[in-house]
Amino acid sequence: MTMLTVDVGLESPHEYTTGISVAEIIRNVHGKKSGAVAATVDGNQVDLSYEIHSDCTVLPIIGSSEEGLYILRHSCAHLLAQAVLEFFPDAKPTIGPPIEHGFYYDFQMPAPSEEELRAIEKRMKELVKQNLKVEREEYDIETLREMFADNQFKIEIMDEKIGEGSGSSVYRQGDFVDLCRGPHVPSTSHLRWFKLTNVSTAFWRADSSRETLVRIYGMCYSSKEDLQARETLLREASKRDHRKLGKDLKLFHIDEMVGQGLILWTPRGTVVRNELQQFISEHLNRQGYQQVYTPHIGKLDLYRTSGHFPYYQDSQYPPIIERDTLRQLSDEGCSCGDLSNLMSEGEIDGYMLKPMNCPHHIRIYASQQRSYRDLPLRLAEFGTVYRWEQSGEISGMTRVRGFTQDDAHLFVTEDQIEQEVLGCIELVKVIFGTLGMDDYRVRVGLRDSDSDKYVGEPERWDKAEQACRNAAASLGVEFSEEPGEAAFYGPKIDFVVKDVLGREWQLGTVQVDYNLPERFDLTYTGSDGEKHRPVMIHRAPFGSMERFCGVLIEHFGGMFPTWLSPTQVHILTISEKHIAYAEEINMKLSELGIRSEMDTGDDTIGKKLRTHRAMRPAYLLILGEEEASNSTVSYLGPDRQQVNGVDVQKFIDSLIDEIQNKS
RNA sequence: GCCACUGUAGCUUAGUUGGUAGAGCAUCUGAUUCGUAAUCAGAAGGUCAGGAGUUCAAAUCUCCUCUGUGGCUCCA
Repeated sequence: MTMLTVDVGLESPHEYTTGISVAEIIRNVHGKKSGAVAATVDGNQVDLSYEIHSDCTVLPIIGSSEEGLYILRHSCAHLLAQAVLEFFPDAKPTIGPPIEHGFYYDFQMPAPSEEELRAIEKRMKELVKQNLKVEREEYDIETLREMFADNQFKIEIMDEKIGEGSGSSVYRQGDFVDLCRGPHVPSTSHLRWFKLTNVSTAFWRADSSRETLVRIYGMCYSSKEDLQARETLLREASKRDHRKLGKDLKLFHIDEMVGQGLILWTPRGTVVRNELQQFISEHLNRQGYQQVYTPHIGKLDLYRTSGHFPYYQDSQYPPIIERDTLRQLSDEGCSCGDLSNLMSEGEIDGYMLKPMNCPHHIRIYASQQRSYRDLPLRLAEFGTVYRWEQSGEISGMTRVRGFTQDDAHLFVTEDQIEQEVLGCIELVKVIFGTLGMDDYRVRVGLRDSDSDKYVGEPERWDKAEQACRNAAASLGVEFSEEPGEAAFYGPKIDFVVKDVLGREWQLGTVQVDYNLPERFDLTYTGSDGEKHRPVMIHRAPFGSMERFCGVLIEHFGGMFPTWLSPTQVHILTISEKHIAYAEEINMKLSELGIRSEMDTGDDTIGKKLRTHRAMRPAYLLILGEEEASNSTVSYLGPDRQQVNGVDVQKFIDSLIDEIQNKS
């Protein structure tokens, strides 16, 4: 019997007889309760049943590790398919991969109802209790074709992924068999902590012209605690849903009659937006930006020059045509198709709702001669743009058809790119910091060296990419480089922020652009007296006010910090004897620019507290006999702890302090 | 845009196999003037998302449109 030398990750290797399974090795090294769900042999993932026949390195994959969770979730997808097939024998399983937090499996089948979903879940739990062995079997392709002959999806996968003459593996648990590379957990008892979450649809191969499939999603973890933590988080997230809070707290309204994806900012929401815009403006001024206003529409020709029309025609509102032109075209019997062609070819002109602010800003740049002394020229605008998002995409404030970018365009020399990109990131850092969103990262989007879709010379790209890298690095912000993620016209930086629940939100970007200055033939006079081409930087660090406010609502769960709070103080009176005192305080607060509101109605104080708490003001003042006779206030602060008998002036001073410090 | 589901008063919702809409909160009017998460009583409020159809009869069945939700796809 041959002995093998196996590196088990300890100081000295172990010796085993050939043919030993990795499960036995792991049990030998790490004990019975190793928590292993699979293993790696020389870095390759294998099942625990895998047998060793030569010297190698064997390391366990623990269920709670990232790799281990991936395997648990993958196995859980199989378990789902097994249960589904028991209820729906005609269902055709297609693919079932692990995903973040869980897994899904796509089937060709009728959509299961909520009750059926719960029944499937229950059955999965039973299958776990049965502790079915999950076994790997290998077959040649002909045999596999026979085994899955009744499932055209599996056949299609085989045709594509498995070469003629070769084979692949299947995994069997009970009477369920699935084509799969593995590895998988050794038995179903490892799959205890899962839950089916929702049913949706997807297309086979993500191709809308192919079959529609039913996708069942589930979450899966290695421990009860992790599963429960995830469930708690999801519950908390749904409580914070900005669509619900936006309605409850009267922050914004979306009206069927106005249109899909169009936000109506109600007075309370407008306060939040204005405070934010004002805050951002202060920083813009500090950083040498100049603010501008530009109209919501512009001539088609402007967007022909910029390239937005007709390239992005499908994701824009259709153009606006002048009345006389329309009349004339109509007299000539022009069809819609003709009209569209005429517009694309530039035969007729019209106006477009702006999908971007840059063309307008570029024309401001071009409105006068520029010299190197003018650069960097930084034009900022809270500019509202309109884009025709697909109807199925539109959601709350985060995916809309009309939105206001905290936009700016910087016209710079090539040497200024790095410093200006740095300035953009600095601004983001300050504002995220103020809002308590300290956890964020940036993605540096670089070009894909194999592609030729990019405009501009490679040397300039190298320089700009390095500038973005340096800027990100010099701020000590966590960043990742992502080749292939650049826009065709230049490298970019995306901001991804984590909210209090740890959810990531992609907000704004900073993008270097060589293309538009070229298209608009922008120039500046250098110190050498020659004409040079400026470089543009687009930046909208928060993306849009709509999206950003939506994220903030969820981040704060509707409980805004005092400076942002739509109403900062709600004054509640105990009885009508204290109305005069309440009015006096309300007046004082209003004069100081503090947003306060009174409830002098005849509800009991308990009822008033209940009502006003629901609106999440920063402070709830309670004014009665005690307070009126001593010139004090009692309040529930942002932490909802009660403080009694505070001198009015002291209260006001600390409130103003808090607002000014944005603390 | 595609697929599935969904839509009843401002909000949350009840409404059996088709028989002609009921409640709570909010609103308004009275009464009550009260110290910490719902004071009492009364009134008003609905072309049951919109349209067409089937039927003696439609919130309920069929079709179309619109909105919303979950996904897919897309995102300058």
